[in-house]
Amino acid sequence: MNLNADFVEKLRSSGLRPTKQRLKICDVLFNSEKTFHFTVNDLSKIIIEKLNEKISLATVYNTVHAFKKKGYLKEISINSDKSYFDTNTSIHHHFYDEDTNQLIDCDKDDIENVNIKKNVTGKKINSIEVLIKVAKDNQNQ
Amino acid sequence: MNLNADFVEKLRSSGLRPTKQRLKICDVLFNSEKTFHFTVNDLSKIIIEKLNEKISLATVYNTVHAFKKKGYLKEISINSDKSYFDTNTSIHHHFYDEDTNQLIDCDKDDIENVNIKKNVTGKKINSIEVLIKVAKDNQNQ
DNA sequence: GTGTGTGCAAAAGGTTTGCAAGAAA
DNA sequence: TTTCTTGCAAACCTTTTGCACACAC
Repeated sequence: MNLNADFVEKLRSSGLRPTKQRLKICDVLFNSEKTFHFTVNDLSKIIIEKLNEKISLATVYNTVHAFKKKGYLKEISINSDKSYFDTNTSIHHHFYDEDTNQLIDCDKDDIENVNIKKNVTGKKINSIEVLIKVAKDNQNQ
Repeated sequence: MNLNADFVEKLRSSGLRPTKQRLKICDVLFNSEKTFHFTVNDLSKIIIEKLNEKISLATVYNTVHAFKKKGYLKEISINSDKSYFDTNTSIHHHFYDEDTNQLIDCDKDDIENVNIKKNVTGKKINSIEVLIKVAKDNQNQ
């Protein structure tokens, strides 16, 4: 459980002013015992439920993008109209349940290391993401 | 180079009526010597350029989705607001150049087989997608 | 003829932007 | 007091929908 002062420090150290809104978003995102996945809209609703208070959507977008840039959040690629974010920023992969639209973390042991043998010339690999889409057996894609 | 008659057959065999619009879209998608990536909007523009004729966006969306359902196209997951499609429907993976927003096919030899050891219980794996994001070395993500 | 497909415009949903007011440094 | 941040509404872009008309069978 992090204290407010920890978040103030965290934000300040990355050049972000510790505003009321950002601290509240930190509380929701980083004071959970488990990591989790969310869309910006989800996050906005969680804030309303948990803190009984609304933060403007634009501000939530700003903050989420700022946190992503600072490496506090990861964005996950899914065939979809919306962006998912992950509070687990370690290297890991995902199952995506197409029946329920649920995103599930892969354990380290679920998947072998992905081995890239040849990269695009002159470029650095920023990330390697594996997405495994699953569905009920009787489903036509 | 496929003939129009081939496409008529292809469509008919999968239960799609060979309409004028669908045949034109087949021509653009499947008469290229190389496979390629596109968004629906790209495709619409290519049709205008190549055939000097506009097909309604709604029809292009319908057709692309129908072709995807029949397995003639693959959809690719990228962190983005838009959907990319691929005329290469074989199992393969992608590099995504974050500098240019370009999507590049991995060769079979660029990447080792991804080995999933444990799946979500009761579900079937529909697809495994690997996306490798690359950028210039001096770029901050 | 019957059912399917097309095209248009409008609607929807997620995300971004401009700008004035407010808070942090 | 200067700079960054917030919040609102409007704008934007991609995608979907409803419906009348046209086409394939």
